[in-house]
Amino acid sequence: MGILDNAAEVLRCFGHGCSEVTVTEVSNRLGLPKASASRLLRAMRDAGMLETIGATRRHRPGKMMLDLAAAFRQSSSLIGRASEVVAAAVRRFGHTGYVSLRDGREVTAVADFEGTNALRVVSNIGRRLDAHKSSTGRVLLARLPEDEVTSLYAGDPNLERLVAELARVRAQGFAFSEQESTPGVDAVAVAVGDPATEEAVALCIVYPHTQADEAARAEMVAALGAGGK
Amino acid sequence: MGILDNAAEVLRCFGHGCSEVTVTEVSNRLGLPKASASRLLRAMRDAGMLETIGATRRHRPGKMMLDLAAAFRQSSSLIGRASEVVAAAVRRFGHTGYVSLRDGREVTAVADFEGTNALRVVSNIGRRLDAHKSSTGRVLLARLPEDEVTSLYAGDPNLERLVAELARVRAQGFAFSEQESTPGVDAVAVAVGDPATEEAVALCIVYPHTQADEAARAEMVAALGAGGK
DNA sequence: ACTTGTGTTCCATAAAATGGAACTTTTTGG
DNA sequence: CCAAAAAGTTCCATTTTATGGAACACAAGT
Repeated sequence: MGILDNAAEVLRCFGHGCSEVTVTEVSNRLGLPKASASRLLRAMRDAGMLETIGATRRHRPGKMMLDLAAAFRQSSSLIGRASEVVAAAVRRFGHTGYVSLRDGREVTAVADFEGTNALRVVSNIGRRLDAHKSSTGRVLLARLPEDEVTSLYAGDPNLERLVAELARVRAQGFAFSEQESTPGVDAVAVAVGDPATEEAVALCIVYPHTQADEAARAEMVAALGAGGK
Repeated sequence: MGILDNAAEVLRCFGHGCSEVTVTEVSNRLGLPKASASRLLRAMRDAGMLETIGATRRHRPGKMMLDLAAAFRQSSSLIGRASEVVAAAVRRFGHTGYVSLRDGREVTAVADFEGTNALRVVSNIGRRLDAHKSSTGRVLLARLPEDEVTSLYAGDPNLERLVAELARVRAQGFAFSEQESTPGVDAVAVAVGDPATEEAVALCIVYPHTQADEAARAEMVAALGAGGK
């Protein structure tokens, strides 16, 4: 081990909905002695990676992380171009939209654009979803060769069904979901990739289940696809 | 020194518009031997703090940082409430809006809401501005007691002018700027704080210089102020 | 093939992180 | 309001890790 790995582990604690940590929590989650956890958090605080919340003993990521997320977005021109396309689609349809990225078996939104309709889905940037259980995830998984999907989901009992579903997504060029992650919410997603950097992002529109028929969905897919397949 | 401090320094490289780094850059900027820089970047890569861009030798922040930024936003209910107010104002006026945070002498946007007007300011999240040179920065500085401002800007030749300006901001309850950071762009900003956590955020609306008279500005200030002073 | 700029590996030394225990502070509950 | 428990910090000898110089690889341009 090294302090850097432990620091990274601490930061990873923030990955799944947990937005603050304490010494004891770190001690438990990383299996470190209290002493080490205490020193670790202090070192990270001194370095600016963490900050305490008000006068409490709870820690959250430092403000620095806001810049890092911004740098990440800037480092990829793909994200920028995708954001423009989604923003235009959001203005046109009034529904909320996202640009998302896959990381292993999960997807995260990197940019969000809240819709203008009275009934709209509230944006939820940073929420991690299972890739196989969301339209953005499936449309990104569908870009992988089949054997990579197989090894990524090795041992999963539903692998066959997933592979078949991905084939369908690949054939039709988009993915959609009906009330899958959130009740009453449907979504359509399209993926674009940059062969040079092997990056790929998903463009996605989210809308109330009751507010779009098949024709409207096709229009949204077309609007998202306008950025170049 | 310790590896953690150096890692934090590397991450800080991303703070001011730079969105990728190389071994040599790190070696130069931190004054480290090439060997150390090389090992440092590799350790950070292994830990997930950095990732290489495509097949190149350039590094950017790891995807993890997107989660950290999200955790930061979630950890503060103040940011959430401010976002709602700004989002509502953006829908009403059609201009772009921000929620910003001060960090020392700089301000950064933590959330942005792109406007719907044909002529609108494009949002620019993560861009750092000098606090004393922006409406969001001044409205946040105005919340500090005068002696803190004095020590924060100790030695600055324009300190007196700044203190006077902040007094004006404090008296009128909002700050504005005309074509200050960006030509042709005006902004109004209001600050809210949580006395319990000592946090404060700025709510801001950005609009084309030619598109708002004094009355319209007052309306926007009122809309932003609706979140509670 | 040769130079130049860039990144990696190797090594002994110097500096750090580590975990147990003692100690301090804060929170909880009676 | 006080006592007990929980949470966090500091101390210290030991072990592990980081460090920087130099030699070694690798790429691109001359």
